[in-house]
Amino acid sequence: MSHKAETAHNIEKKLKTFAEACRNSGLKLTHQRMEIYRELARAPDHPTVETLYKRLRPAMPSLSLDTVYRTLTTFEKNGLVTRVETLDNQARFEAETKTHHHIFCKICGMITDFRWQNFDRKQLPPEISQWGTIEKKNVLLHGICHNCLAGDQDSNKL
Amino acid sequence: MSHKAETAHNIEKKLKTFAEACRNSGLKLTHQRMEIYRELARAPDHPTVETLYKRLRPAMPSLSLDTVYRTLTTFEKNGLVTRVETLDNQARFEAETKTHHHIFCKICGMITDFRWQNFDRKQLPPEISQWGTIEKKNVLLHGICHNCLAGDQDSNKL
DNA sequence: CTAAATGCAAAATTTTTGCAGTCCC
DNA sequence: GGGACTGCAAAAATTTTGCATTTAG
Repeated sequence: MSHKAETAHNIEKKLKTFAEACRNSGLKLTHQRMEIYRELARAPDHPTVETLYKRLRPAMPSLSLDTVYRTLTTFEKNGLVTRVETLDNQARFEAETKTHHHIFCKICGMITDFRWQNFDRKQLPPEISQWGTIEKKNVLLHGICHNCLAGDQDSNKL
Repeated sequence: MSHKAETAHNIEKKLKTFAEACRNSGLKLTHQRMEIYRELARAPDHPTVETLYKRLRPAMPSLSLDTVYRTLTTFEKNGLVTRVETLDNQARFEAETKTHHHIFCKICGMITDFRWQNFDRKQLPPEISQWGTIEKKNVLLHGICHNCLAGDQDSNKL
């Protein structure tokens, strides 16, 4: 259950991997890309483009919103970040690319990661093979997080 | 694996249930609502608001796009339709509300339903209880459908 | 140096809203 | 008849694009 912020150490490690992946893909390692990736890597939530932009702006006043859009799209195409399927139709991204699953709180809109290896190993129903080839299987849980159950009304969304 | 169109019989049955649910929820049974629901109920795909609108327009030239938006939102609030989490950020809806799962074709963008009762009965990992209460658990599969594997390039998206 | 990436401004898309008229119950 | 619903038009919000300039490799 990973909603604690990444350690600085972990982020630096991710940045290393990221830099290498950029080189391998022929992506130029610009200041903007590094910062956008770093910000996303350390974000414990699944920020929207707008949110990331707002977080980065203070340190990079000349950064433009469309660059964040373009950059994240590029990252996604190269498998560096994942676009999350949210239930409110704003695209959200995360740096994590290892297989994991999501819980969506229908009150505050928060999305939390979790692992479920017992599920990951599970065979799909046989009919699926008729559909085509499967590359990823993910679980999406919906519910109410304990904050909201406790009556917190202070969260961001809805 | 449900991608065949609904039988007329089934649709009429759904409409009955729908009409009753409207009465129970105090929703007025307008012509627009009936037609929007019927169109969605018989759609084998998971149409966008725009798509539904285009399908309905010929028979209802005075229908407006914002009514489709408002109506689907109302339906969703009352549990009559489900908003689907797609990987391209356009909200899509479906009339099916029984628990089921989705397969997303990353080439043509098609979303297919499937059932997996063996999964539905599966216990969640124990840590989840700390997160809060879970109301729904769904699987989202990603892959390439057999049409696209066969080399069809004629589909809509991407 | 050169192709790729960025910033800016403007456009395209998607979704929401205010209000006057219409229609279900 | 009265409140809920719809259509219209306009606004808000989100995402994309063209082009001149900057920058990484």
